[in-house]
Amino acid sequence: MKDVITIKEIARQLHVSPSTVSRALQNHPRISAHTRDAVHALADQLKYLPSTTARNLQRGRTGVIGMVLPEIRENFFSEVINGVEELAFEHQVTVALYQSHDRFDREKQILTVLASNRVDGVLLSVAKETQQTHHIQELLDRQIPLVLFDRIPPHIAAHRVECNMEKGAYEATKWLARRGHRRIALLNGPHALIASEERYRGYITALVEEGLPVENALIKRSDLTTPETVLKMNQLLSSPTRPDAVLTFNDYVALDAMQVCRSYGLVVNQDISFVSFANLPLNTYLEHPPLASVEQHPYQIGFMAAEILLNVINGKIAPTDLQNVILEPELVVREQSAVF
Amino acid sequence: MKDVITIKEIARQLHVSPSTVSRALQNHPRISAHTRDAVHALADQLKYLPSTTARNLQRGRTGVIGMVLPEIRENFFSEVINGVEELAFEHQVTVALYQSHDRFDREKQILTVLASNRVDGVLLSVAKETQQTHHIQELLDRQIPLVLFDRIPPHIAAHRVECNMEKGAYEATKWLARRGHRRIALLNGPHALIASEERYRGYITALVEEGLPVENALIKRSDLTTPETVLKMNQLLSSPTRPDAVLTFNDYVALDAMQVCRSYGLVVNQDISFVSFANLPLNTYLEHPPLASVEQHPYQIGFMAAEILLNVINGKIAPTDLQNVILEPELVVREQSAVF
DNA sequence: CAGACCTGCGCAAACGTTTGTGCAAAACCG
DNA sequence: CGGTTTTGCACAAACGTTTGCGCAGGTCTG
Repeated sequence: MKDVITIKEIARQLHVSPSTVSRALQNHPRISAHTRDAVHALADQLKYLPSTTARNLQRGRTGVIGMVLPEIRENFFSEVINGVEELAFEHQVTVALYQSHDRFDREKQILTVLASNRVDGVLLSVAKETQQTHHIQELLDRQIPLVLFDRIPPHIAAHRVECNMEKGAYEATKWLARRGHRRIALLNGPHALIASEERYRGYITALVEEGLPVENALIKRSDLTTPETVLKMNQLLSSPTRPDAVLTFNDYVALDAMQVCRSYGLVVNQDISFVSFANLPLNTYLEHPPLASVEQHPYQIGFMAAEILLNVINGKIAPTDLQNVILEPELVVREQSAVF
Repeated sequence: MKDVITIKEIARQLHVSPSTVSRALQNHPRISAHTRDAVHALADQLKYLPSTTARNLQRGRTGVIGMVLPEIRENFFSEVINGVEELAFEHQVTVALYQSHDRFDREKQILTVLASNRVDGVLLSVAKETQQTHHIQELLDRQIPLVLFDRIPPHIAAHRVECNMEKGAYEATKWLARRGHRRIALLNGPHALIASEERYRGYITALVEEGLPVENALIKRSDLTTPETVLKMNQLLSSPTRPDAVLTFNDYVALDAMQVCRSYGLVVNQDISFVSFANLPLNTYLEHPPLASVEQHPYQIGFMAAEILLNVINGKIAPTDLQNVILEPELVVREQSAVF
């Protein structure tokens, strides 16, 4: 029933050895034109396709790279995958997809599966929960090439691709200040995320440069859930010294915060301006999107991470020659209004 | 350098044969407790992980299923993947991800790669461009289990998982009519998509049932690009008999169309109501989201498609016993206003 | 015309597993 | 205690490739 045709079958029908067929298919010079053509003809006729599995087993490779990230449905990560898939397909490499759902145990389990699968390399963006990195070190101990991106844990000797969020926060804050805003709040993410610290530093630097005071009352942290964001935004608005602009950790936070503003009767981007870090593709559809967004180039991140990984796999980069790509974010200022 | 430890290595160190090690690891009854424990102990110590590649080669499987879809970044498809990945991970099966980018040639190429990779099965949602299905038939000829989902081409003898969009359109239209709308427009997708025809049928049926006239002037088709949508919406609004409600092909169309309404000074969902098919997770963040959305349960679609595929692979469903799951959509009516 | 070289192909090992078969030695049975 | 059963393991083949090596027969060279 299930008769996948193999090199052996072609060899049998042509009364030659499997090795001859293999070489003929690779146009090996030591195979006569006559045999070569016969093999190719029969292979075409039988619709022979080589088994990449067998080939890779022989080569000591799998032709698979593991892609581990928190949530596919987050647009940022979809775009990263997009970049990875593009390059991987070009290089005939399979992308095996895994989600940690931001859970540590799942992430750990995934890395074990990947090691067992003998993947040629791994692209990893760690879960929010991940504090300890023993499981990642174990992957490295197995000599599996690893590129970390976006959410990068400290103290791991792996290649990295990230976006300079400090600079993003700096430029966003500066832009707000230059537009005349004086009371710029920061609605940041949790301490545990390095990304929060980066934003914080950029924000502070910009304030200082612009000669604005740093007020702790204007700096809030949310765990990125809606209730927390609402709570913190309420605190900001109920203060006597209400902010006239807010820099938020990401678009979801911005949107939640904007809802709160509306409940105070404030007109977004008029009474209070918003600038955010881009996660969502459809800010263009909002009636009052953030005035500006820090674009993090997720596609580029994926593309470059894949590029480094493939180069390591192909021996073009020594595994010990650790790469650290830091992409520059871009402050995208929205049009005043969509034109139709 | 690269010394992945294998069964052979354990065998060598323990002075037993590889087959004994293999059986010991599987707790085969014919292996003595003493040997078994020794093998397990050494395997743990050396952090041995079995090579799934070798195991699968032996079994005539790959443990990989191919997932082919138009665009990962479309939220609908991300959610589908989400459902697939969940079940696949549970079953120790790798999900290999490929995007056609809605291009026929790419889709064709992907299917060839998948056949060459000897994947255990394929999940496919075809590209917009795909008119001819020869490449899909070829996959079936190779006895590779196939489950089609969402965008399903006709005349292919494969398993199917889809959402009953006719019913969705029917209920959406009915809901609008019951709310008192009398001039309900349909801003549909292109002819080529079966999904467009389904929506059309449901829309018509509902109109007839509600005793409303079918007016061709109220039925428009867009190729789903913004300019087309804007054009067609303009046509609807510039007509003397302007619609008081619009059923749109999807959320993107709805959002584009709403922008046009605003340029006419109309207040969305007050002067003109919108109901759409859900693609986007964040309608909750819009100030004027569609009043209702037809939820297509993408996660469920992915989950069920994967379930069927895995059952076919595991022989629990005969390949010829073609499954056709039709999920019921759900009309989700939004709260009047978000409460904070 | 003998030695060297080239041409064209087959043999067999290897990649890391699993598994059917074989074969001793030990344990059991009457 | 002889025969049967059980126990414990090794051997080897297989999955589908690739590739080093060997070996004929032919062709060239001096």
